[in-house]
Amino acid sequence: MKITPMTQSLVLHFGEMGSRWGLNRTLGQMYAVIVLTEIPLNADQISEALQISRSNVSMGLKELKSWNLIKLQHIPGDRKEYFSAPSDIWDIARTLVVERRKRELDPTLSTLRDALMEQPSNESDEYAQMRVKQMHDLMEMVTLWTNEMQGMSSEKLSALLKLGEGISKILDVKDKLLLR
Amino acid sequence: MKITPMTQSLVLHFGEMGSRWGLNRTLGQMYAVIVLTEIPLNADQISEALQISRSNVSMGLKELKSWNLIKLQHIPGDRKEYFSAPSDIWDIARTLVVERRKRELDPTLSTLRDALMEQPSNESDEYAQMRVKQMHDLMEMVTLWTNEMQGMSSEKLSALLKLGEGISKILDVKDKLLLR
DNA sequence: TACAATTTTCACAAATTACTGAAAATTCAG
DNA sequence: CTGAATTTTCAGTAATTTGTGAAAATTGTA
Repeated sequence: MKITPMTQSLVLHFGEMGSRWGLNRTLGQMYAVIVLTEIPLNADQISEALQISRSNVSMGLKELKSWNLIKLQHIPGDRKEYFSAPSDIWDIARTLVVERRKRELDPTLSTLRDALMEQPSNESDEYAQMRVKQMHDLMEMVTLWTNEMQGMSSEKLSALLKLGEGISKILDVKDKLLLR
Repeated sequence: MKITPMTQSLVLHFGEMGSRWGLNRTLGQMYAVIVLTEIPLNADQISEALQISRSNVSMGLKELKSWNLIKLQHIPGDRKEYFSAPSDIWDIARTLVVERRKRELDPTLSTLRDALMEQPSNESDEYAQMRVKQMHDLMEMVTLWTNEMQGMSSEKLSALLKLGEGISKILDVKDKLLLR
């Protein structure tokens, strides 16, 4: 499969960005080509489009599967496996946020909890524990939010994000509001 | 400077996590020790606490400065530079979000804009452009939010995050609300 | 200004991570 | 059940990233 110059440059960019996203260059490129292509792709097509080895594609797909970012499909009369990205971009965003939280926050939250269980041995431990408590509480709130997000429809999510500047205003009157 | 076992284990954990955060192991460890220690630290103390070379500390501090995560201070009668983290954890969180956006979203936003300016050469480009438009719009909304966040006081930010599950409820009645 | 203290830079070395081809494992049509 | 098609695994290598010590640059005080 050959890709157009436009896709090509987007793929390269997402490759660069991939590394800033806990993924890596190849994973970024692979996902870009999958997202930007309307029809589902098989591993050979991805391998050809990005000029990387078939085995590298296999490993990349495995990783993308573990992120829940791709959907596997079969095409009648073809034994190959075909992959595509969710058609709803909000779906992708939601998944990305939830999966990143799993990888970036959850393990830390658990370590912070452990540290809070310990008996501080001196004042410097006491200070550390105080900071740990603050981090813990903050991260727990973020976790609540991402959970909330997980159950939200794309429409609702979009509406929430569109609030943008409005969010401050809403906060100011939220108490009135929540009294129902 | 020696560190207690509790700090030690937290430092190690943040080291592990550092790599999942666009930072790296050493940067994560360095920031952990700075955040968890009440008094400002100088480079030699960090070097000793983490058992890494003085030059590595220097490079790490440079990076932490570029993230706006540390404050430089001078102690009277001492020529060394001392560093500490903001005392307000919300400050740190806000900075982290804003800086990550700069690194993870802004460059992509600009590439997406470029792609949207181009003339699609065929239907597959048209499809790609449609997806690019969706991504662009979404990322722009996220940018709006982080900008909003930047200007929010810690109290307000905390109140917003505490909403947690309430956010859905609020959305449902927001129209009523915004009429004032 | 001179110079000792301190920080930064940088070329190289060490460590880690990513990629490949070949071989093994799996899948499924006949 | 067989075997060709397809996918996955994995050991070795390549590429990238990170860490070090020595030297250069900067800073501030006497």
